[in-house]
Amino acid sequence: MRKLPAKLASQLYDAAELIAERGLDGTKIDDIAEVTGIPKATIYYHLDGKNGVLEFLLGDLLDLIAGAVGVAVSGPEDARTRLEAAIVAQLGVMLEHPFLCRALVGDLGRATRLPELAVAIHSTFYEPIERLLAEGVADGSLRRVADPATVAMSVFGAITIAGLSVAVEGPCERPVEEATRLAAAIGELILSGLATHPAAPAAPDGPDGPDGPENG
Amino acid sequence: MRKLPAKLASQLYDAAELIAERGLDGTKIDDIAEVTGIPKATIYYHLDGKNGVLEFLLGDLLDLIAGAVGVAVSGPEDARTRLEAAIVAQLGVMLEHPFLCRALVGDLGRATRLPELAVAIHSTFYEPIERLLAEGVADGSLRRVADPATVAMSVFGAITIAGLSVAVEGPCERPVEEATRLAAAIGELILSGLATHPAAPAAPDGPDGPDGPENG
DNA sequence: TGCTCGTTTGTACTAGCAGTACAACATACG
DNA sequence: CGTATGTTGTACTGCTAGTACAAACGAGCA
Repeated sequence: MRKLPAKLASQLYDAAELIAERGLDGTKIDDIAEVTGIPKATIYYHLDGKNGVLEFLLGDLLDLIAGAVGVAVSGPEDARTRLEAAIVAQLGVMLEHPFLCRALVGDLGRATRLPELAVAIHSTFYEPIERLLAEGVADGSLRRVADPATVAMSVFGAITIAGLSVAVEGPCERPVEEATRLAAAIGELILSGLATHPAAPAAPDGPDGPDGPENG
Repeated sequence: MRKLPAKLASQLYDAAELIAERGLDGTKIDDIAEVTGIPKATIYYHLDGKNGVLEFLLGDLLDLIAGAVGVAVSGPEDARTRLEAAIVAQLGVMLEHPFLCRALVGDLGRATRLPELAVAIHSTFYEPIERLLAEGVADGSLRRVADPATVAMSVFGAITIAGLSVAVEGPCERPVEEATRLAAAIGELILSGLATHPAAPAAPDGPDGPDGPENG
């Protein structure tokens, strides 16, 4: 996709709310033209139809999230602290762009069917978490888990669904504070878990014997 | 419209793969008619168009999940154990119906815009978890968290996204075993968390002080 | 047999929208 | 001025969801 002039880009954002509300199918190209003020012919001149509009909008959201998360992830702190920062970062961007988020959920199927976006979604959401998990094991701030890929996916899900569900409810006035609040709850869950007793990793109720793994 | 003859219902399932693959928009009514063997006129006689097909299919999936989770949740064990069982149950059904799951993700926006389905999604996925969390606090098997609603949403996200992402990858041969494997990883995450040190809820290493974070 | 009613189906049609074609117009830059 | 690049209105095509409707089917019944 070519480089869209900045002015058009900013106008296009006005379509996000429409798409969020009705879905891409429920949104006519003529409606998009009307709310954005960009004539239909101009839209088609720059973008590849309706899908192009969605691709542009979501690509931008993904860039934003990837940027914020990237900063959070690459700090000097230990992996656990950076994981917490990444959660705040992702939620912060999501809550600042509720309409884009809603559009993303609403047309997730289509998004994953747009090859570029599918890759972007993966590298934006999933990869940083997976990397952090590995680094946390290395620096000792996170536990080693049996199935890191599944855990990374679940962590991604925990963050994203929580953010999405808040975004879907509508825009909030103080996205940063709300994101911090959400992140605290999610961080608590992900880091400390829900069980009252310490997880019993070396308890003699399993067949693997009382020796247990070398859990620090 | 929910009273579809059994034969037609079973034929309709053949449309799930198509819809999963291409999305509902990418699927023509004539295609559905062809793969299911149900003539277009008959589809329209019973169902309310394309949305009706999706509604029927997803409603069924949701019923299945709700049933399995309901059984798991209402056992005699403590809440923590039932939570683990619920995870297995939900993932089990999801992995047994990968096409329906893919259709659900793909047309999530439309699904949430179909009123009956939106309610069903909420009561199928979210409510049982929220209830379990409260019961766990009551019976002492789960920790009390500061923000139960957000935590419930995140737990829901952790389970669902993991299941969905596996389902999206395609059908697997041993859904039950795969579900058990996934559930183990997710249960470990949700119950025990990722941190190496015990979570330090009252430890003075945080900037928020030891006053106690419950009052917001 | 012939009648009735709900269901099933083929076929032809309508309406609406995505996307295209293209010519006219604007703007920038030399 | 002239050329290039972008912008826009308008008219058009093609496709598909959904509708209309008549014909056919089949079970229950007298």
